[in-house]
Amino acid sequence: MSPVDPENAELYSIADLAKEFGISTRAIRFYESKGLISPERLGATRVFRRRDRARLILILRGKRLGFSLRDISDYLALYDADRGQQVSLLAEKVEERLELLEQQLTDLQTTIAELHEIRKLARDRVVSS
Amino acid sequence: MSPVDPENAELYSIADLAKEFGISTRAIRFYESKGLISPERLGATRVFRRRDRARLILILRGKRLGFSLRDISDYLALYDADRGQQVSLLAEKVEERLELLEQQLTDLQTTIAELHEIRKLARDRVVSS
DNA sequence: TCACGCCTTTACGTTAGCGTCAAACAACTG
DNA sequence: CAGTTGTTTGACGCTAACGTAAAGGCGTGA
Repeated sequence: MSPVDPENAELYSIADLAKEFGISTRAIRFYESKGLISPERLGATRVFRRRDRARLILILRGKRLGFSLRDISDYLALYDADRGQQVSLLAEKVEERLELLEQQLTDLQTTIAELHEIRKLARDRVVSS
Repeated sequence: MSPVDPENAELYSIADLAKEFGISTRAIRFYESKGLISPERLGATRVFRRRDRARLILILRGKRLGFSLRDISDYLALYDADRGQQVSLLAEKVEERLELLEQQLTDLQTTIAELHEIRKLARDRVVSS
């Protein structure tokens, strides 16, 4: 049995999350060492709540987008800056990031269009052969 | 003077391209060592043509999208597979890559939407304060 | 001729993001 | 009580993608 009480659906062990997201426990500990998540402790054992799980989802999405953990950390900071930060600074950071993402969106759409074109060419070749 | 004759606008030195794209000559040599580009030689000196320059643009776009050089290499292979490859294999690879890119597109749109939301929240806070 | 600027190759250094033991502890199970 | 399973903290290893000298060749201009 998991060291975390399964009667409480809000709690996850490190192995639970690793399995759910198809990553290693080592990776999760590494993210914690970098300050991306900070699960509670039950003695020495990590205990993850919904918040940690949600952050993990954001982390993995960031990775799919090719961001470094450093970038993801910055993004998470924006994300949970509901209160506690200088709003002006926050807005600035958000704007910066949005510009990068929109550049990336353009790149992505161009690339997808090109692949569609390549696919089309390939099909034409099949037909005419 | 550049070792490449400037009268011929089709030719670029390694420094020309490095400067134009804001990368190091080391990076360009590294890409060649990985087979992503293969400029001609004039003696020992690299001579880049339009094709090499075009490839470099694709490489840099791939990097902005967070792809590894290995991935970019695969992508380039699709790109110049106008002829010379098994069409069926080509189509398969294209399809694979398109799926990844469309996942990435979804991630990206979600992230952008979230940042817009955060920006909105921040603005509301300013107004109500 | 000699310094300069740009080119080359070789090679070691560096950072990120984990993988992979190792050693030790805690709880359950037969 | 021994064994299995899951946890912890080190600590060393590894690949990618270059950075950074070091040492030398080639052509030009004073």
